[in-house]
Amino acid sequence: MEGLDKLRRARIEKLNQLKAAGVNPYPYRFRGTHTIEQLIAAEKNLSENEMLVSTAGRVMSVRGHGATTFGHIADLNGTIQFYIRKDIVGKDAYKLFKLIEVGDIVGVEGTLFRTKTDELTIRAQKVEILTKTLRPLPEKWHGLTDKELRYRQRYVDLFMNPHIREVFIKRSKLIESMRQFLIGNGFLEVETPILQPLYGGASARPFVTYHNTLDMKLYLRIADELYLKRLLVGGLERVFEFAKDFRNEGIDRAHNPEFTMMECYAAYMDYLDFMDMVEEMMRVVAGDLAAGGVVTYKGHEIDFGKPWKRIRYFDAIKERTGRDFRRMSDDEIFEEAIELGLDVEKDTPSPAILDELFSELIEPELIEPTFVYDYPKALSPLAKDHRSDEGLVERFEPFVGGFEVGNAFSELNDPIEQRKRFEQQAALRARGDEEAQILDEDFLRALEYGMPPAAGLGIGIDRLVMIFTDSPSIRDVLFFPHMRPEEGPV
RNA sequence: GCGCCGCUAGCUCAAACGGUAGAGCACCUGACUCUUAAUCAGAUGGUUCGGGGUUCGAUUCCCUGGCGGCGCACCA
Repeated sequence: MEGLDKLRRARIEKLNQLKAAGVNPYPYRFRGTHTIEQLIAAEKNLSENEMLVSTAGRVMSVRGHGATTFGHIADLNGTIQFYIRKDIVGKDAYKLFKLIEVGDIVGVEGTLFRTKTDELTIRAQKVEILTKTLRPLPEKWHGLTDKELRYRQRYVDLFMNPHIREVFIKRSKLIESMRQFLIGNGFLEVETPILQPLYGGASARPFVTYHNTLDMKLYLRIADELYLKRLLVGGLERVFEFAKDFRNEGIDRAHNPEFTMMECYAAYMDYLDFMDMVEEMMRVVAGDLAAGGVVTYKGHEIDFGKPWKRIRYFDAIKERTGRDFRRMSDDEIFEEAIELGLDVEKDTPSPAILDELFSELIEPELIEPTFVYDYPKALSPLAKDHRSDEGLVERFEPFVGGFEVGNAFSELNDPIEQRKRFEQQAALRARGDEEAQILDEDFLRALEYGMPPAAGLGIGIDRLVMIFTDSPSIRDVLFFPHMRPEEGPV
């Protein structure tokens, strides 16, 4: 840390020199006439020396030549060169300017001109320090590439690697686009509890916390499903929420302990209506984010303008394996799974075997937008029985780019059946399944007051952003992915 | 949680078989009034992730811990 300290001391020394000269290194505001992007666009209307312009940004490079200095400043959307001459700004100002260095945030005022290499440049008449920085920037040529540092110090990553900012801007736009679509379709944006006395709506292990005054355990939500459905009971016929959910599970390229899920529910609709809606929503969102609604992910062109492929769960398995698992006994399912090379135990319940088989063999191949529908009942305790096919539920999952990006069903609204499903989950839990869902008496009470027939949908926002930004890891689409604490001084 | 790989200056990276730890950029000093990875001359900068072991000697080999990446497992 000796080396870093030395670099910081040198910067603090310059800071003190600025102060000694009566300059506030952290002034309150700056009003530029243009952003850098606007300067570039406005250039054709400005002739040399004609108009005084000013703009602010971070100093990304400095090239001094005695009595002149060139450098670049960057703001959110652009980079522009500045040029400072001692004979223009004066001897004292030039000396003060020499205390400004790479990384500092400055305001530059001057006139636009083109250098002899034809680069648009601000010939500075005034340079004002707006923020003195105390740490050196990463090396200008390679920048910050170490993944650990990029994730831990995202603030540095963001200004050193402008293309990273694009990922997050796209993320924001995706959410905006989806929100507008939903609002345009009569959905009401709502907020429901993150701290829940009982967790539900998904099969996952929760984070547990504690309320001091109430002296009670609380859980961070794993889903907002059960609360949104309570709102349907309350007559809010179409609701949605962009929800941070929390699941106490492993971390990998596709999983972060906290993640964003958009859930929406619509009364009087069923899962088939929602398939159409998801198709339309993704067509609109993709149109807003990508030229022609076509996205390239891992080298695959994914066209959201085309109708999605639709295939029933057991048909998808049959298509891939040539075997009809629908008609097999539990023993046969186990034996076939072993034959297909799956790592399953003799006592693994057959729905879990199918689930495993599906995610191993089928899911990775679902690159083109695909709806898989009509799932086995055992995996879906909150979905309504299939209207005509015993043992199945009216559920579909959208797949894109080889992974599941959502989950939807015709919502189970029969309170007696729902209680039975919860009781089956309780039995699983008693046998040691920590992810089995918890019986929620208040939710059942709500259903007993009557929830209209409804469809519900959850969309994994992070994964969609990965697809739209061609990002290999969920960490690349989260500003601050979860990390173990670093040790020692930073 | 398990396996494999990595961790060297602020950043990006080197270091033959185990033999005084280096470069570029940044920083510091000096020169330089159209440069742009500015250039030129010089100087500074290290707990080689931590701890232990083997050895005359460890960045290097062994053990152990930390952090990260990738894969597996679990999930969305």
